[in-house]
Amino acid sequence: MEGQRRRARQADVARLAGVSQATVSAVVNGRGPETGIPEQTVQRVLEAVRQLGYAANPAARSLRGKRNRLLGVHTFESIFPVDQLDFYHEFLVGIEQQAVADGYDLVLFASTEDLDGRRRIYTDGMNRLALADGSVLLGVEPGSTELARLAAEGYPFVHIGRRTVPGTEISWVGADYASATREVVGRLAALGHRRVAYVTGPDRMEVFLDKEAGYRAGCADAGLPELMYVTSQLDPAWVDAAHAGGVTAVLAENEPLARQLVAALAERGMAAPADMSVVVLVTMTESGWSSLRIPRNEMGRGAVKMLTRILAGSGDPGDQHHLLPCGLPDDHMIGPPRS
Amino acid sequence: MEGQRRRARQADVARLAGVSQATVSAVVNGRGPETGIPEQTVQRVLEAVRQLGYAANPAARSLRGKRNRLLGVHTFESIFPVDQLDFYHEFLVGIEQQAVADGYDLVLFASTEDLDGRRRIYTDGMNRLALADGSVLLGVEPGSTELARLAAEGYPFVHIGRRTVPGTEISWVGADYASATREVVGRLAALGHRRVAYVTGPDRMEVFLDKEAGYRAGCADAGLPELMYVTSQLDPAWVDAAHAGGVTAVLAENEPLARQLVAALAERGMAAPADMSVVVLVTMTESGWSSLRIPRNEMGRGAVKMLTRILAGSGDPGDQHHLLPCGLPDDHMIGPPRS
DNA sequence: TGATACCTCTGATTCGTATTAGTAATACAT
DNA sequence: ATGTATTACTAATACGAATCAGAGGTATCA
Repeated sequence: MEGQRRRARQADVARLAGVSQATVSAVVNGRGPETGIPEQTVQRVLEAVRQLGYAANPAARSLRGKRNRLLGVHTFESIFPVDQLDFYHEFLVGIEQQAVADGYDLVLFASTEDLDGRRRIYTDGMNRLALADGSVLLGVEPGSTELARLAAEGYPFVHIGRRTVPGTEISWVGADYASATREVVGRLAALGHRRVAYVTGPDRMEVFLDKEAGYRAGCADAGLPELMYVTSQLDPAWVDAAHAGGVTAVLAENEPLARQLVAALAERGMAAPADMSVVVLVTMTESGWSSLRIPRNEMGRGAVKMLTRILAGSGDPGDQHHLLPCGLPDDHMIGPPRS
Repeated sequence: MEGQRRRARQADVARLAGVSQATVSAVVNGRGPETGIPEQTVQRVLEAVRQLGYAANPAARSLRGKRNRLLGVHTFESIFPVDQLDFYHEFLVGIEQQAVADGYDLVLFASTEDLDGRRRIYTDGMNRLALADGSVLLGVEPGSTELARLAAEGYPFVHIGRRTVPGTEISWVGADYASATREVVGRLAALGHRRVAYVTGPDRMEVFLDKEAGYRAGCADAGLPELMYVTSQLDPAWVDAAHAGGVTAVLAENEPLARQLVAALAERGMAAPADMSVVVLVTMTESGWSSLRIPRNEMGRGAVKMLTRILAGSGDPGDQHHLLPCGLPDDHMIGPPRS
């Protein structure tokens, strides 16, 4: 009926309550007592607020340098993917839980997507993230200039996943792939495996390096040789070669590689874990494989916790790191080596 | 290293380039040609922008623009549920897609959760939603006073799922359960079923009424008797009774009911669809059942589209409705009646 | 009585950007 | 010489909220 009524602002509330805009500001920010505004006036103002449905304009507040109790979530791809490989969901569960606990609302940055479906932090030379008090960054992103710039600006953010950018301090929450991988190698060694291969794709990023380091450490612990293969092509020929080389267990960096491996084994009439133990380091769904459990929920929660701590001003903004333990794999596809 | 260098603003750029702030604004917004600023000056300004790492302040920009390009998403429970019955996910996919398309960011209201895990729109009599330009409301919610108040305030919102509140105009996007249910009854009748039962739980809300109406219409179309059961207890005794009454097909309102039914059938040595066709009207996952396909993605998209249209000022804010067709069930658990 | 303190507010200013109205300088036409 | 157009800008203002420096008024004290 009333149609396009403008959003109420403090001036409207002030008029209705018969006070000045400054008084309204004091009241709605709870500085009533402190500023010596009597209870009666406070109530009058709040009543006007209620009648008009007033809520502070976040843009105006942050322009003035105030907090909005908004945390940003920036992903470098769509948050809610169309396919079922729902990489982000578990992280978001954790993020949401902690945001609820800390009384923050979340801003999902969707407006910054360009035509290729990639999302940038800076679009048209403007940092839309600044609307939120701070942000959680999430996803695999190749370029680091945006991160460096964001850090240089002093914008508070926490990256999910270990991330280093030379010359820049970046806060992150990561999963301790290194220790977990190391332990997995140890477990395989304890089962009697003497040759454990590690297969990874051609991409090189922090997380991959961690696992690689863990693998090397595990081999060193158990006195095993390092057998590292960088490939994206695990065919039956590879299986033959591995078999000939005495390999009885394989750590596969990701699920596609593991799937290729299992297919290749099948083609040679072999199966896991009877003929070959197979451990996947990163899976989307954690079903059916012996895989590390990435503590996604805890990482999401931890990132928000770290961010709110940064916002509260305790701790240096750009130099906090938190490594969470990975769960170790189930035994589906792990067994002792074939004699 | 450089420490707390303040973010550059247009005034800084202007000083460096030897022009006025207004000129900088024109240049960075690409209104250079149109405003008749010569190429040389444009380049000088852009060079200064580069040197200072200037990025527009979104707060100031949206303050000026009176809209902040934020759409709210309010759910009456946690958005990302811990269990895998992820009711909201598909809706959110659609919401996000359309938000991307329309250049909006999303605010997930998480701060308003009370101790029982319920989320209210109004806390302390204040409307937190008002920080977004408009909101999409999502979820099953019993109370309608909050909705009525929101509508009365003239706040722009769209409800996902048909919703009526007496004396209030509410915009919504819904699924056409009525037509789909009617068609399902028709299909069963065409297969030869003469007695199709409809089983629903004790809750009564708009969506349930729709399906009920569809069922009645379908029965009327085919000249079948209406056999409606309101219960939350589908035990073997019920199966016996139904069987004795000649029922050969059952529409179950929800998945738990359907699961009970199948279990009860099994206990009597029967199976679907051989002994009884079973159609579920609302499922969470749509797997394994013959169920209606709720067009969740389309509903999410449609809601955002409707909302942005409302915000653009075309169309009455509070009186838009959009009914989307449901997909009809697969044949997993539908068959001809046992002779 | 005058000074001082307190109470309850208000006016004016600020944040950074977009826009409108307008200015100064030159060119050209009459 | 005067008027009009064009070019290339700038000054001023508005957006909404927060904050600082008071302004009036009353109460208290010396």
